[in-house]
Amino acid sequence: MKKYEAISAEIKRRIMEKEYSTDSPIPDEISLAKEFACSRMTMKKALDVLVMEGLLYRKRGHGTFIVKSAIDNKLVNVGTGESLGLTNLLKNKKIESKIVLYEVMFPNEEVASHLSITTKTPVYHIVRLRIVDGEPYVLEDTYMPSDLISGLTEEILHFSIYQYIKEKLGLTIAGSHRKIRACKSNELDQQYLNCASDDPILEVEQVSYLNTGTPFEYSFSRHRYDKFFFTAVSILKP
Amino acid sequence: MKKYEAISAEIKRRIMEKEYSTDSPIPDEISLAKEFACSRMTMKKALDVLVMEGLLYRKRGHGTFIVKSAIDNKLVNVGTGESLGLTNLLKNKKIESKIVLYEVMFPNEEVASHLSITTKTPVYHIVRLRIVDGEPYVLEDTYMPSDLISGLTEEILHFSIYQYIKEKLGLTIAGSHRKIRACKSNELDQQYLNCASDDPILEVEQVSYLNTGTPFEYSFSRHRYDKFFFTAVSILKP
DNA sequence: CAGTGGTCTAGACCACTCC
DNA sequence: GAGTGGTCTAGACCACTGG
Repeated sequence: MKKYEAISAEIKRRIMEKEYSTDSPIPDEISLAKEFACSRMTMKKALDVLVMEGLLYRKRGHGTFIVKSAIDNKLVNVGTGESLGLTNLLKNKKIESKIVLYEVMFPNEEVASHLSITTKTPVYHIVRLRIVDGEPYVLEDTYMPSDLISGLTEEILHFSIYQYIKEKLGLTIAGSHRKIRACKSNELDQQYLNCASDDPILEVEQVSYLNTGTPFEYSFSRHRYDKFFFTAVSILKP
Repeated sequence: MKKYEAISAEIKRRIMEKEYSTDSPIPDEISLAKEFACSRMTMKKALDVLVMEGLLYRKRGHGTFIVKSAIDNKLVNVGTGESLGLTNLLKNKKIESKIVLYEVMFPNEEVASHLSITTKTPVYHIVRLRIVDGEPYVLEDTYMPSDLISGLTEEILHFSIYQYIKEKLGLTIAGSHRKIRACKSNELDQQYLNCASDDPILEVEQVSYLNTGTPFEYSFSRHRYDKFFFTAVSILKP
């Protein structure tokens, strides 16, 4: 365990257990560094983690304060650090996948540009219905370069593509860029998500990339509006 | 200008102007530190900024790489660092506000808990329709403790509450926690946003807090589905 | 092995706030 | 002036990668 992570976890525990008052600042960085026997830079890095999570806020010249709304609403640890993929997000649920479409094709201009490839590079085109605890949840429309994500089988599609990429292909997923919007449901949504024609859809458009910077996935996840919301933490610069 | 910000901006410029190849790593941290006449820690901090924006990715033992999908799709600088408030987001547009409701009331349990106050603390309850370039855009339902955000007038509501908080009250807005979801439109939405009964709504539920950690706003922003999408960058830890 | 990024140190000075 | 966080330094050692 890295030192700053251990310290960060301990401070977080103290905040959650209300061992620090929310009306006055927590101890200053130098005192905390002394207590945890580390340098001030390391202490700062430990606190940075909690600032990023929206749990702490610093006031220059004053001190470091607890964000009251965070502790009350337990909203921490969402946003930029979370894992990708339903399989990771819902570890305790039973997830099934129904394969609606599975083909290899040449991408159109739009798909190609998001994947940083040409329209001559073949891609997998996969449409999967993800079913959580027996209920239809999200319809995923995914494009992946077939030379990059090689060896896909229906068996993998029934489980987790991300896990295959990480564990079998040995690739490292670095992050993603997303757009979240509301839209009307189309016939495909209604058919597979079992929703009414006036039920809205929460759509997440996403480009995911590997730790080489290469995009490996361009996808549209269409969620039932009653099964999903997206959370985010914004930290403004002073 | 802080040194690391200046360096960060210069590196970003080089990436955008394609002065670095996307197929090989950018120069290593030590070389860059030498070039910019700074310590390696400062160089690292400058690169951290771009990693956070999803523009760069580091591979330990290999080097630092450009995220291809970021440069292609110009998706940078969205996510956790953006300013709050429509007035900031759409600086070049003409924004009008129609006040639908403006009252002082005692909050219910839910509102009170999100604002970390009791149900005995009076709050402003404001419903505003925001109109951008003549088109209805978003219906905002906002609660703010009236003792904290004092002296609100209809004139301010017609312009920007956030600007008033920052410039007139001298308070500093630190950040916010958000939930984004799709929902069906209700009669109020249809009336003010001029949308059809089967038009979906993109709702952003938000708790914003000051740099003291005190929540000052609990709000629901109901956006026309064809006028708004939310963007986010996820950076996963290795 | 050399080269990369990741962590950590022990200090320094600066910017800001309050008294 | 005293106390806070913000930046920056010049190193050190570690973890991981490739040849």
